Amino acid sequence: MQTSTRDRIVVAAARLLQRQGYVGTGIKQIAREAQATLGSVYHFFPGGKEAVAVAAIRHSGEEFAALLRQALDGEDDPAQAVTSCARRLAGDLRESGWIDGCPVTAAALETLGTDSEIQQVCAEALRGWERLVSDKLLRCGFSSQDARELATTVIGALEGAEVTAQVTRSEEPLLTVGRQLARLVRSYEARGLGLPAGSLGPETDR
Amino acid sequence: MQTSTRDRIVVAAARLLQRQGYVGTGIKQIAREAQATLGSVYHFFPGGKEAVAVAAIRHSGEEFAALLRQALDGEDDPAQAVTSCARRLAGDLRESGWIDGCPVTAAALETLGTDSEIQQVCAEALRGWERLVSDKLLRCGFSSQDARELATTVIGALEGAEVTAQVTRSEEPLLTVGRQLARLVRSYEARGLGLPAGSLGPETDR
DNA sequence: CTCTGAATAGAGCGTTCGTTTTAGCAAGGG
DNA sequence: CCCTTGCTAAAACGAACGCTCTATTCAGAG
Repeated sequence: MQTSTRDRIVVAAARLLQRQGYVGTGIKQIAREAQATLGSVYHFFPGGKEAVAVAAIRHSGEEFAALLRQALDGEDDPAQAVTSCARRLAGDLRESGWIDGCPVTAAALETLGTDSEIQQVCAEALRGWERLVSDKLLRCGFSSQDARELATTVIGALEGAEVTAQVTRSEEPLLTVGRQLARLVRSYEARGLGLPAGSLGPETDR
Repeated sequence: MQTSTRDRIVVAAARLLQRQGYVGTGIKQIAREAQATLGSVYHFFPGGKEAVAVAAIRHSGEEFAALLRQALDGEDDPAQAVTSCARRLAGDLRESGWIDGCPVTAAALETLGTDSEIQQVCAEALRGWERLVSDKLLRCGFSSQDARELATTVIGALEGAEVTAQVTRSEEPLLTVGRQLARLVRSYEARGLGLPAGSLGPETDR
């Protein structure tokens, strides 16, 4: 066996949660999809469905963080880095047939009223992503507060645009928001303080 | 009887869908909450659960549109109008104990894979809200394309910030995004063309 | 009055839910 | 050899699911 049963369960659960949400995904379905049996699932996750979901969301969160980090590091200019994130998200979303959206949103919204551990894991994932954006901006010379506020905005806007893109089955919302976010970032650079040399760049829009 | 049974069903379904999503809300629960019986529900909605959800989401969409319209019309400056929306959303969200979020997001995400009519209604609601913002910007002298792109961004960002605020149980994401969106809108006004007299206003930040 | 159709009320259908329980299997140390 | 340990397999539990069905109530038209 190439991958461990536990890992297969986590990966399958992550994909199913991303597509169908928490209540919409059954334990038996997860087991079937992971080519495992119900006994195995409860063996590795005595905490039941919620424990599986927590592990799966944590996994998805780290996976998305890696994607984000890659897109951010691929561009020197922070504004272009943000549009690059949006383009990447749009492309992946289209490829999946508009169904593989944000891996935490659906599960988070469903478990808000409860005192589940799930929302806590979702909050950690969100904060982690904001941290990635914030660090990138700090490295580009943004002030601590500007970086934090922009990071909240970037992650929030991408999150919302992703939902809009899924519902309308179009890349346009994500691409548009990516452009506008870049403009917002540049509005800080214009009056920026202590920016590294050359960071204002050639102002190419693509 | 003050309100009709049908209306009670729609209102109860709308609130439950907003809080628990589509799969998480049962027909019997809707009937109980609406002080109706299962027979009444199927009498008014022969289409079953999905038909109830469609009517409920449509209702929620119009309700939210009214809130949006009110917040937008309350301010002359479009930038301040946007922050006003964010503040209003943040306040309402806090008052509800962080559970009454966007009325369409949860239901939309859960039914994406299916060919349900629900996602279509959600798309209509989103487009309607964007239209409200876009019209406001047009009235303030923005170009057609700028208004459209900004409207997509504003609605998307508010959507995402609302989710973030719910998950982290804090008004801060919504308020921050509201501020940044205002800045983005002003970045157009600064180089704006053909703005109505006085629309640049006194530049107060609150 | 009778008749009709809208509206209400709820039992019960088959299915699936999350979970528990019991049994079976292969590997390894005594 | 036995016996523990880690893991798999499957049957079964009570509860809840969406939905169908029949029975009942009630208002207004003829």
